[in-house]
Amino acid sequence: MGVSERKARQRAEREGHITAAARSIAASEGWSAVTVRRLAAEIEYTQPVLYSHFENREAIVAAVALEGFRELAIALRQAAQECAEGREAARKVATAYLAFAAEQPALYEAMFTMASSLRFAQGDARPELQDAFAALTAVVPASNGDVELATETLWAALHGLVELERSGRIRPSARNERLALVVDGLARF
Amino acid sequence: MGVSERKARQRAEREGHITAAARSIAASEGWSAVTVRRLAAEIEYTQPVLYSHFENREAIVAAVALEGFRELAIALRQAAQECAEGREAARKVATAYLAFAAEQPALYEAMFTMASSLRFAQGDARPELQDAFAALTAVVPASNGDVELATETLWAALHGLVELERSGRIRPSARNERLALVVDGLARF
DNA sequence: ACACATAATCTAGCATTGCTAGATTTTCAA
DNA sequence: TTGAAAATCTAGCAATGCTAGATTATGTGT
Repeated sequence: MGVSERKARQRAEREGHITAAARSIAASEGWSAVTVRRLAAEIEYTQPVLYSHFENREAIVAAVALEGFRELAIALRQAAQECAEGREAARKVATAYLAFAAEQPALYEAMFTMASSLRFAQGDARPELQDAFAALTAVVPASNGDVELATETLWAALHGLVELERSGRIRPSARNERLALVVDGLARF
Repeated sequence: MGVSERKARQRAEREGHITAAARSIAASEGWSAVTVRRLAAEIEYTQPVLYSHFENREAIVAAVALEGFRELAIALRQAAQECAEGREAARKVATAYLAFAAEQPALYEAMFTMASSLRFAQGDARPELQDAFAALTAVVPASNGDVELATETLWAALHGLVELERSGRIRPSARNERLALVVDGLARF
């Protein structure tokens, strides 16, 4: 009776195709081009099939966002490991954060602007989000009081830099200087 | 020949009704409830009339966003004047910034998340945006190097705090502590 | 007061979207 | 082979942004 296993595997595979297609279209043409019809055509099934995988369009975006959080956590951890020393590690991680957002703007948009159902201050926190948060915590020194507080603040500053630069409201040329200010000001040792 | 003046005045008045209706509906039901049909019904005209005022729906959002920037600038200036001393002034202004966003979330959303055509790093900067930026610059001390750089960074940090709190990703209860960290870290004297 | 050109407004509709009820086909076990 | 259940499709609804072309109102010149 390996039939149901095969079916489950095929279903999971198809679900992967859906999110991959969504991500790919969003990356090249923006999220407004990611329509349910377009996704259906991409995976060569009809629309109702998508709704057997996801409750609605936003759930597809949220699935992509979760992928993004997993990858962000990995990228931050990698950056942190490159260099053990405190402040330099913080700088590397912050740089990696900005690079992640800059290299995959549509993905970052899904994570922070579109997936409005993904919160994690409350109890219904998704592990992916907590994990990415933990990756940031790692470079915030415990020396200076509340670590969670410092992490939240650093995250907010980095996110603000990403958003204002993406919307063209701060000078892209000054990115590194701003980053230095943030790291020196908020990740002090 | 005061006829054309009267017509222009009535047109301007009607345009004000449109943005006011958009703002009001957005505040109470969210921007997704702000449809062109709904706005047309609200001002008791048909849809094409709206398109004689604004190029498209986004232009209506942008008009509301500009109102928001004007009001933000006023609110920040007011907060700065309450207290002349350096660091305390910065704290007041930062608090005012967060309060503005918290009290009018839909307006803030229009300003930063929706009005994608409103940028001001480039040359096509709208004066309203520059003015709000200037209100923030006022509390950043010129002592420590590049003032524009410091202002951009402070703005980004405040914006990040707003966004992450609005999306439920940082604890609302720790707002004041985070704000203190940002002010102490980025608006140093 | 009246005719007429122009400006203002409306009617009606298109194409697209997210989503779904119900028909139809496929699958697999008895 | 058959028949129930699972998987998939067809076809359509209601809502949206936007617009062409018909219609009405307005102000001017006679």
